Amino acid sequence: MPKQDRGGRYHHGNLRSALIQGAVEVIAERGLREFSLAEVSRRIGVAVSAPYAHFADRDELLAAVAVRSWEVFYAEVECEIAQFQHPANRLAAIARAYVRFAARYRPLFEVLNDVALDKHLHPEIEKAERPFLDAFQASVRALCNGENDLADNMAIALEATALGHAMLLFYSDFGQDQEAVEDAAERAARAILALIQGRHRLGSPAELPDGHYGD
Amino acid sequence: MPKQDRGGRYHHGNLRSALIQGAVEVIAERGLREFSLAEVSRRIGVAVSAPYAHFADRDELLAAVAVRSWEVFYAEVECEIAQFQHPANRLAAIARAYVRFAARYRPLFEVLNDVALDKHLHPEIEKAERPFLDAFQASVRALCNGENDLADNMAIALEATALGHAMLLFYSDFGQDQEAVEDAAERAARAILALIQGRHRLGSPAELPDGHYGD
DNA sequence: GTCTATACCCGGATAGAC
DNA sequence: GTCTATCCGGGTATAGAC
Repeated sequence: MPKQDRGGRYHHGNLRSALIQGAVEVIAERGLREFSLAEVSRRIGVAVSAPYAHFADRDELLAAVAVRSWEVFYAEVECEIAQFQHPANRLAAIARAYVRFAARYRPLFEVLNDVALDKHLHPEIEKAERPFLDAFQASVRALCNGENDLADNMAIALEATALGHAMLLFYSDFGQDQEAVEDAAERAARAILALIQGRHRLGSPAELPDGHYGD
Repeated sequence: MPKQDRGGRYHHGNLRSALIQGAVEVIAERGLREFSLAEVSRRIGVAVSAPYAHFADRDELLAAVAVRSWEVFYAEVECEIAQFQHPANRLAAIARAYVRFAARYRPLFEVLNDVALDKHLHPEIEKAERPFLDAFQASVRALCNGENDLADNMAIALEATALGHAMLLFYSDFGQDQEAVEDAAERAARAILALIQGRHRLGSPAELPDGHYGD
């Protein structure tokens, strides 16, 4: 008996999804950069060559993970923004969902933001990304009635705010601390509203009159 | 003549700094995660075993790079904030310096934010970090006369804003585009001022009255 | 202080058997 | 569809010569 289970060969029948799921786990534990096909294969219990029957190479598996990531993310966002009408509240809700998603599905989040994965070589990813982009831009535009420059500036500032809060959460070692995640999500949401409130500053040169401390 | 230059053995005499410099270059080209001692050695033209005469392992070389990174960063920050008195302008200047530094010295920036590098094992890093932390917190406190909760919330939101703008710059492929860097730095500075202006929102629950679009 | 040589591990990828 | 076997390249780290 060379192998314990079943004493011999084992055909998954659905190795493809097992690979995607396994990839998510490996990335969760070792990070995107240290992810390897070999490790996934080992964990699932198949030969290191088995994945090549389903994916041309490492990147193609990652692209499949990326598509799933966008789907999961958008599902969360959709659920959060449905609770609000006001575009500012919707944008705050998106930021909240963004930070929560980053924390709860960190591996998926990493894949989502992976630059190395060339989207032009994997059009499926761009397609999976679109629903979120549309929802986000709709809210930004609604807030900027027709002022296109402002909308562009705001979109970037808002994105940076959510991304920054997610990264900060990563840089602190929060472990499994659910509370820390919710705190960060709430802080991100409030920062979004603060930014929206002061948004007219986004279009004018940075400096305030210097040399005094009043506002 | 087994080797071309000098026909034989070559003693750097200052391999230590050559290694640090080489590490910076390798990280610049391949990223922090793909950085390896072997590649640095090859590039400098020494044996792969040579670094071990100066650093116990890979992490110890990285720690030395981290110390240099904080020094370079703080020098830039110091120069930028000297131009302003108003704490808001100083904080905007810090954000500007932060984004510029991230873009111009990306490898150093990556090392600065590396979580894997345990600071408790490398106290030199914490020490090199302190001057920046002091300058930053002094400006935040000056802006929040005595309101400590507000100061804490603001510090996090400001940090997230600068970090987010730097990461966004990385995620777009800006190449060597000097203009894109300056744009991002200016956007970050303006976002800081917008955030400061709307800062009282940072302390209260996120939602605005929903269902209408006015402010 | 730096070299050569070596041992060892890990990853990507392919050929050919079953 | 999955296996075994194999090749190749890259990394860390050490021992011992010079």
